[in-house]
Amino acid sequence: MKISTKTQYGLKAIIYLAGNSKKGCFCSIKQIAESEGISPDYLEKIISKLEKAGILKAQKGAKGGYSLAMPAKKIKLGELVNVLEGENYFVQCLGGDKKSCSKCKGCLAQNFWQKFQEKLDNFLNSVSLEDLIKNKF
Amino acid sequence: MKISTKTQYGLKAIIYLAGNSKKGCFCSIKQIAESEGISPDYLEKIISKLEKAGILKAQKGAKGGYSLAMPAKKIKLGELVNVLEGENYFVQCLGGDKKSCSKCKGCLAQNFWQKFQEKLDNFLNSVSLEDLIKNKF
DNA sequence: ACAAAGCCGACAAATCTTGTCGGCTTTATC
DNA sequence: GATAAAGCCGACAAGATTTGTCGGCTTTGT
Repeated sequence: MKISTKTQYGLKAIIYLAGNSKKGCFCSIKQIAESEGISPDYLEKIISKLEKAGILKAQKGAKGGYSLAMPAKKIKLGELVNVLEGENYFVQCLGGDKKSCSKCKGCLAQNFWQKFQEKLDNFLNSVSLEDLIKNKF
Repeated sequence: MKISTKTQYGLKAIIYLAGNSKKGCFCSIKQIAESEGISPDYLEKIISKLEKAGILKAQKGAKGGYSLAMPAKKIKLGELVNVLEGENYFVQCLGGDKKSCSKCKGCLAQNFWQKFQEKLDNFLNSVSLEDLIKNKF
């Protein structure tokens, strides 16, 4: 139960983009990776996911790179976490994915984790990238 | 970023104990493991941690086993998670454990994860084992 | 044409979680 | 006191996941 570096890197990347890709300007992977001290090859995979999810916008070819796909105000951190950690990132029934665990349906423990996940989601979806940058959370 | 099975097993175990070890009676690892479908050897390690942390009480020898070390009302779920996932279970600076990351001090991302952790802790520490059993959370 | 940069899939290394095992100690009971 | 049930403990192994690397392809501005 830790924040994966994937998600931490992803957050650092969008913070960087929020600050550096103004006015239709794009930042390259290399640039972000160097600034944040991340392996460029790995960062590419992370950023690629964010682009497919519609959070970032890509510009191919020379002078290309990435920028936010929308104003920082509209990017909720919950989205970022969902994309990088997976939809049901926190709670997962012990019975496995395919076979729904009959024992767990309505069991006390599972109910609790479910509630826990909700609390998490609520918080993450209440904070936008802009809020984060302005330290308003 | 998932609840580890370790923690899930731990929770199931203390729920079981809350229901089955009344009146100075102890439940053996074997008993709990069978009831919850957990590997006894693995469960032992988990429960042992909880005992060392003072959440459970052990009775050695024949007819021995475990019981809650205090009333369910006094056991906060935050404790359980802290013990099984580790103190700083959520936020961990990218710079590594030993060398404190100077880059990260006061960085936006880190501040945010810190706040996130606080929210988590607040919730987990607001729910007791008793609350959980009575579905009051 | 060229070079910069994104795109993509395969693979490799490292780490962490999960689980197993064997042997020891403690204690209730006969 | 012998026995068996049960906790205690450390080492190790298997499996899963995360993290990272690489090579080659495509796209596009100059």
